[in-house]
Amino acid sequence: MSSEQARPEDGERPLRRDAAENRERLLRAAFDLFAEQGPEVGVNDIARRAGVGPGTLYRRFPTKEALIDALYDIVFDEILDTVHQALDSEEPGEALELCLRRSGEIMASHRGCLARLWTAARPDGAGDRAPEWWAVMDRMLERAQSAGRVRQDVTVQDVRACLISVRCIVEETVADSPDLWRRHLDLLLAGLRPAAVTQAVG
Amino acid sequence: MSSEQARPEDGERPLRRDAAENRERLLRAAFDLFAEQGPEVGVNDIARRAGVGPGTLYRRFPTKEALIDALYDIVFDEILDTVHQALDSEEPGEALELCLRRSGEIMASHRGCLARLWTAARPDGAGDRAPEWWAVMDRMLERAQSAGRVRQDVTVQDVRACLISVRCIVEETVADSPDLWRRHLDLLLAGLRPAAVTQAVG
Amino acid sequence: MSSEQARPEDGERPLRRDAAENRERLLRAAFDLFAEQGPEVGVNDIARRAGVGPGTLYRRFPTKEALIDALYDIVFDEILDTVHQALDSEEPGEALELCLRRSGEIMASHRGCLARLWTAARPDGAGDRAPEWWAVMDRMLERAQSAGRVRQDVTVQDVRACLISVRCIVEETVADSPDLWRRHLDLLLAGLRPAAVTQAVG
Amino acid sequence: MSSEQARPEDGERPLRRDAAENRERLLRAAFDLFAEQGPEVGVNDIARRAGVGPGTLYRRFPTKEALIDALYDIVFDEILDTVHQALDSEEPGEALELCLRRSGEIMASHRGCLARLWTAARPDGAGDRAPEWWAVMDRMLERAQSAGRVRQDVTVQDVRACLISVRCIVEETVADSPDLWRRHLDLLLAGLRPAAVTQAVG
DNA sequence: GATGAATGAGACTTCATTCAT
DNA sequence: GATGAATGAAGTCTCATTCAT
Repeated sequence: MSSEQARPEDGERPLRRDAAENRERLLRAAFDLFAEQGPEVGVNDIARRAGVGPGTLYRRFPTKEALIDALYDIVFDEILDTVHQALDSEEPGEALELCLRRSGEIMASHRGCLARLWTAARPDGAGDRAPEWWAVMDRMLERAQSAGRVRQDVTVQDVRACLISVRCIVEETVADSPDLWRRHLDLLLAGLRPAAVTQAVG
Repeated sequence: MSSEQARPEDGERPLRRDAAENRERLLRAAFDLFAEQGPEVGVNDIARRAGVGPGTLYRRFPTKEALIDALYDIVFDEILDTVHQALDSEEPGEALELCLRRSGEIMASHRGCLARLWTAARPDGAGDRAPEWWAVMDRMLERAQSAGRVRQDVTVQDVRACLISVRCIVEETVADSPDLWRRHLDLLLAGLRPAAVTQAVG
Repeated sequence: MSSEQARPEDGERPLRRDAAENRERLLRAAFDLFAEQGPEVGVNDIARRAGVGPGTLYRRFPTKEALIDALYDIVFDEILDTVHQALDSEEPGEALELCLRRSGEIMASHRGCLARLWTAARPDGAGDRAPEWWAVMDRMLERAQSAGRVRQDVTVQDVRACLISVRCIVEETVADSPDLWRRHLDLLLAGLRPAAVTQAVG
Repeated sequence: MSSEQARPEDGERPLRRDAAENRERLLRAAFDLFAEQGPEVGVNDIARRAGVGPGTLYRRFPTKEALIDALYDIVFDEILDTVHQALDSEEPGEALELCLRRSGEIMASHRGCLARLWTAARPDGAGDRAPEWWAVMDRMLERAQSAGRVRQDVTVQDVRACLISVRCIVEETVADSPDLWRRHLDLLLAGLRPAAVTQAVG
C-alpha cells in the first residue's frame, strides 16, 4: 500500500504530506470496512473510520467508484510485484505455480475488495498495468510448458480463469474455511499438469 | 421455471390462474433484469417490466429478499433435478462429470441470479433442498471414485468448490466469452481425475 | 349491537340474511381489532378477522371511514339508550350521575373505538341522533339542578366536556388501571356539585 | 422552544449555527403542521415546510418517531419549568392550582402535539424528566393538602388524570371553543377541593 | 484544505380501494 | 353476492455527492 503515494500520476504534483496521509487512511479504512462488512459500506462510514469528513474523501477520490478502483489497483500492484519476483526465480518450471499460490495469498489477505479483479468490466485484468500482467503471465506459461510442467493446450486465458476462480473461492469461503481456497488451487494446478506428471494434492 | 406452479407448497391452495401468471411474469422479469443490470435492480423496475404494480409484487413476495430467494430456488431446483437424472444414468463413472456439466449449463442460462448459490451465507447449498443435494452428490462422488474416475482424496467439499468456481466464471465471463466456463470446468474435471487416467481437454 | 340490522335506513331494502351476518361479523371484528391494536388496523386485517374478503367489506361499507362511523354509531346508540333509561328512573336527582357513570361503563367496554365520540369533527355529539342526546341531557341537567344536586352555573357543554374527559381517561388508562376512569369521574361529579353538598369520593 | 439549543446534551458538541437553525425550523414546522393537520403529516411535508430536504430532517432526527419525541420533550420541558416556578411561589396553597392552569396554557399553545403526554405508552409522564415531574407534583400536592386546599384522599395519580383530561379537552375543543378547557379545569379543581371550601367557578 | 451539514433522487414497502374472476 | 388479486399513490428512510462554513 505504501507504494501508492510514491508513484504520483504524471503531470500531477505530489500530494502535501497531510493530504497523502489522509489518502492512506482512507484506503486503509476502506480495506478494513469492505473486509468486515462486504461491498455495501457507505462512503460516510469509510470517512468516519478514516477519521475525516466525507468532503475530504471526495477531495481525494472524485467518486466512490474511484476509491474502490484505487483499492483494486493496490491489490493488483501487489500481485504484479509477486509475479515479477516469481518470474525471476531460478526454477522456471515452478514459477507459474508459485505465482498462482502467491496471488492467492495476496487475495486472501484482502477479502472483500476483490470483486473487480479480472472482471468482465475489465477484461484485460485490472488497472493500467494489465498489459504488463498479460505479458509476464504469457512468458511464465510458456516456460512452464517448455519445462513440461503444464499441458501444451493451456492458454493464458485459462490461467486468468484460474485466478478468477481462486478470487471467488477466497471471497466466499476464506472467513469460514481459511484453507479451502488452497485446496481448490491445488485441484486447478493438477488440472493444468500433463496427465503423466505425478500429482500431489493437499 | 414452469415446474414452479406445478409444485404447490403443502397446505397452500394453488394460486388463481391470473395470480399464477403474474407470479410467473414477475420471476421472468426479475431473471431478465438481474441478468441485464446486476443485483441492484429496483423492485419497481421489476414490477414495471412484469407489467404489474409494485403492490402486486409485494403480494406475491413479501420482500425483495423473498423474490430473490425464489429465483435461487428455481435455479437450484433445476440443478437438483438434473443431478437426480445424472444419478439415475446407467454409467456411474460418468454421472459426476455429467452432473457438473449440466449444472454449469443451467447456471449459464441464469446469469445474474447466481450470486447466492453455494455462498458463505448458505453454506449447505441453497434453499430447503440443500441436504438433498449433499446426499446425492455424496453418492455420486462415491460411485465415481469406485469406478476409478475420480481421485480418492476428493471430497464433496471439493465438488462444491468446483461449482462455486463455475458459478463465478459464468457470472464474470459468459457474456463476453460464452464458452470459457466450459473450458474451465474441463480443467477442473481433469484435476479431479487420477493422474493415470487419460485426460482429454477441450 | 344487535339493534343495528333491525333498523334499516329508510328507503333501503333490508339486507339479505347472509349479508346482514357479514355486516355483523365485520363490525365485531373491527371492534375487537381496534381494541386490541389501536386505531391503525388495516381494512384487510378487519376483513380477514371477520372471515370475509376485503371486497365484501367494501360492499357493506363504502369506505373505511364509513365502517368506523358505524362503530361509533353503535356505541352512541348504546349510550343514548342508557341515557333514556336514566331519565326515566324515579330519582331525578340521581339521573345525571347515573347516566354519566353508565356512559363511562359503555365506553370502557369499547376501548379503541372511542376517539370520535364528542369530537371537534362532530361538535354536536355523534351521528344522527346527536340532537336527541343534547335534548335529553339538557332535561336531565335541569332536573338535577332543580333537585340541588348540581350547581346552577353548570351547562350541558360542561357535561359534554366531562364525557370527553371520561372517554379520554378510558382510552389512555383502562388497559392498565381499569378503575382509574371511575375515580376520575367521581372527581368530576364532585366538581359539579354545590359546595355544600357532602362529597363522597372513591 | 428557544430553550432547546441553549441546553446542549452533555458530551455532544453544540450544533453549528446553520444546523441549529435548521433544527429549529424543523421543530417549528412540525409543531405547525401537526397542529394544522393532525398526527398523520408526512416527514416530507414537514421538511418542505421547514425549507429543507428530507435528508436534513433525518440527519437531525433519526426517525419520524424521534422528531415527535423531540416535540413532546419541548412541551414537557416547558411544563416542567412552569411547575418548578409554581413550586417556588410564595403561596403554597395556590401552587398546585397555578401549576395546573399554566400547564393547560402551555398545552393549549401546542395543540396537535400532545397525544403522547401522560399516555399509557409512557405511564410515568414523558421523556427522561418524568421522575422529576412526579417528585415535584408530589411535593406540591402535599403542601396543598397541608394548606387545606385539596382533599386528603387525592393522589398524584388523580392529578395526572386531571392533566390527561385537560390535554384531551384542549385537543378536541381549543380550535372551536378556545376557553372550554379552562372552564373544565375549573370544574376539576372544584372537585379536588374539600367540600367546605368556597368554590368559585368561571 | 478540511469539515460535516445539506441535498434529493430513489430505495423498499404499505394500504385503502377497485375490479376481474 | 363474494372473493382476493391488483392497483398505485404515498410513506419512511438512505446515501452518493455538493457546498457553505
